[in-house]
Amino acid sequence: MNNKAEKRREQILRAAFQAVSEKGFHSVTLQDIADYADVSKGVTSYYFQNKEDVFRHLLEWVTEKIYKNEHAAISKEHTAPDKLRAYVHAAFANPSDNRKFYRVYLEFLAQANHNEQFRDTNDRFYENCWSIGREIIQLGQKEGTFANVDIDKASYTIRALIDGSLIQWLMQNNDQLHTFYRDNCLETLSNYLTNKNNQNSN
Amino acid sequence: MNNKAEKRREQILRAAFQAVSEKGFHSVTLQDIADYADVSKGVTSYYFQNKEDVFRHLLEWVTEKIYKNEHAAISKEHTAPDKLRAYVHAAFANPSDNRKFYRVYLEFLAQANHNEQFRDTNDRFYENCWSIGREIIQLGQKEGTFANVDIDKASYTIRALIDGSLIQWLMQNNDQLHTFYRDNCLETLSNYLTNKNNQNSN
Amino acid sequence: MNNKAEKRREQILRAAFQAVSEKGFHSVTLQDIADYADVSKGVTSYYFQNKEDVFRHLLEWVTEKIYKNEHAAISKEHTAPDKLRAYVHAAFANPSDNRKFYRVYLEFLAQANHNEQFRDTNDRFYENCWSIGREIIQLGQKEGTFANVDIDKASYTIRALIDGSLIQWLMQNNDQLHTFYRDNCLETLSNYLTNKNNQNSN
Amino acid sequence: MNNKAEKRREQILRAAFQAVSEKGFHSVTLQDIADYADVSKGVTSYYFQNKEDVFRHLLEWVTEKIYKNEHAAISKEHTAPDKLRAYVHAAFANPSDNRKFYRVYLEFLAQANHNEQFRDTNDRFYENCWSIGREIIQLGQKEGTFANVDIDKASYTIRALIDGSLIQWLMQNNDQLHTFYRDNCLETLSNYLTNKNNQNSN
DNA sequence: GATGAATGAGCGTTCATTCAT
DNA sequence: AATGAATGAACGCTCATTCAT
Repeated sequence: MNNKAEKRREQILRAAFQAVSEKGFHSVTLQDIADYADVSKGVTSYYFQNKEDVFRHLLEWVTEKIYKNEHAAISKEHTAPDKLRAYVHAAFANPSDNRKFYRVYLEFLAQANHNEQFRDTNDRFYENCWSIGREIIQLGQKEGTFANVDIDKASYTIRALIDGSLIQWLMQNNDQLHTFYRDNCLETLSNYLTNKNNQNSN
Repeated sequence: MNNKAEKRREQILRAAFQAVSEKGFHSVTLQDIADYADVSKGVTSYYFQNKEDVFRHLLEWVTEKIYKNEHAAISKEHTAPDKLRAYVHAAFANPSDNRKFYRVYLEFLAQANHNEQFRDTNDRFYENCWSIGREIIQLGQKEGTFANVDIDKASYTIRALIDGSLIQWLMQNNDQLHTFYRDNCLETLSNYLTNKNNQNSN
Repeated sequence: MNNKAEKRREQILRAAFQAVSEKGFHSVTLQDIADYADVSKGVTSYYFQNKEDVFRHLLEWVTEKIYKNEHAAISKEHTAPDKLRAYVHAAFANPSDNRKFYRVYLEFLAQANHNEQFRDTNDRFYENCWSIGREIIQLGQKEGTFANVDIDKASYTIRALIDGSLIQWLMQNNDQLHTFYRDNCLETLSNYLTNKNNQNSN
Repeated sequence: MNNKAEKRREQILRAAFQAVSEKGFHSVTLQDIADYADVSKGVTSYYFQNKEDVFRHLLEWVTEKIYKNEHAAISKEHTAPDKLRAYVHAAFANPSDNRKFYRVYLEFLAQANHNEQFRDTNDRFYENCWSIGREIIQLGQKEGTFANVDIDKASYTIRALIDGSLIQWLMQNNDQLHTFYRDNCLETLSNYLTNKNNQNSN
């Protein structure tokens, strides 16, 4: 039955996610994934064309999950500043999840330079992230709470700072800094977007 | 002579840098490095303990080079805004160099999660980057051109935005966007640091 | 099934035995073992941790086989002189088997000096050999056919002469001498143990 | 000058002997030998055709040394029993020397099965050893102190027991047993050769 | 004579992939 | 649908050998 197969595939993707997060993209063997998924070695090859196919689906699966979560978070709020806060707080979910995701995500970003499919998937993820940014900024400009920044530029900037901050945080290997980076990120973005006199001069 | 050996080692590191940039960290074989360096297979093993030792030295070599270049760039300027511009322009040197460096750097960041030595080296690189930021901000605050932001926070933020922007740029695979990202990064940081009313509220 | 795996392991050990006997311990490659076993190169690594693990098991397997064979031989006899004859004849089975075994055994003895596990296995083999000697001598002394030699000493001596003789025979590379060495060994041991006046003077 | 070259060659053989004794025949690299000899890597290749050539000369050199020493020892004595004692005591020189020699010798014996030149050299060594035995026995029979054993047989037996005993001793890795094995060897040979009633019945 | 940098053949080991069951 | 035994390609590493200096 299709549903069962889908469950198996997700079971394997979860295992692969865990495995890559703990052991690293290139150390992970199909045997590792099988072990984490508590299935036999052949199963992964049965449900995916090959190892790369697993990773391709893993990247899609994990970025989709991240996007949906972030999108859901801003949907619950109604003002632009609240949405911004919700976005940043969703992106900085918690040390454990962030570590797991960014460890894996960094490996994929690195691979994306040599793998078009990864790059395509990341492009879609970026588009999704930017669309969240745009949505927030447009609302803010309608509300008058956000400055008249270029919407595209700003949405790029938002994601760049989020990713840049979380990568820097990850490298510190210090969970205590998580709140600091989150709050600093939010504060910087708030200042950046807030309507003072800092109109974009372009 | 020691000097000759040192040259050989650098020759190999250059080759490894090129190889990793083009083929990716884990695809690179010792044979690849030898080919890029135009030497025989055994040479790399002769000058480095093993493959990991090559990469360890490569990361040190390349981050040191980046830091020195950026530090030299700000040293030529005398006002904080000029230094900031020089820093960002040095970091966004040109598409070709940025692509090469960030491709390799991303791979190391990904590996750093599973390799303490890489993490240590990156920690030193971060410290160096932050020190550049601090130097600029301190000067700006003395001059009165920069706002009274928390210096540490701001120096983290500067690097986070630079790295975040360049990684995002890299993923677009579109050299045309390089200037855009550079200018946007500089503008955002300028706004962030410039003394308007956006005093740090902490 | 476990039994099938056990068969494979023994198949590989037989192949390794043959390979070491013909090519020598250090010339033997995993490919050689695979060729002798008529399996692919990966199989040996599949059933054993590594090459050394193969040899470790090979030494255990082959010394155990030799001991069991010799022990079975003396068990069939009922008087000490008959047992002694049976022991020596079992040890000097035939040129072909002796050549194969001592070629391999010599390599292991040589390696044992640098490999504790080999030494341990050989220690167990020695204990087993000596126990055969002790059993024969004790019976002989009970029967009154064997002199009052020190049992431990004599059991060491018996094995030393058997090994010393077979090594010397092996080095001659002349099968014709096999019977001569066997008979001389038995005769010398008989004289040594037989109850004349040569009581141990210690 | 020829003499200087000869010295260099012996220096290398000594180093090789030490290296093989400590590290084992197959672990020893030309670099090891160079290190032990305190010369540079190229020297060994300069004075010997190749690695095997070193070992070939090493075996000759070391067996010759052993033979000469044993022959000198018996030459100092005048009665057969004294010569026998001298022979055994020379063969069982001391734990340290015996360990060094037999470690190396065992490796050569093992290799001899796959290397005709080693076998030839060992044949000469055996001939020399047997000639010592024959000399002693002939004298003993002339004196009437030794029984009428077959001289060839007995000389083989003597060396077989000496080698068998020392190999067994070596494997125990216990210097304390050295005297025991030596005395037991001598006693057994004495009993074997001494003129009681144990005339050889062949 | 002596050095040691450079070469490249060869081997152990890993592991994705296949396929008989 | 699932297993895991078997295969063999590929790579890191070692080291004997060569040779320019």
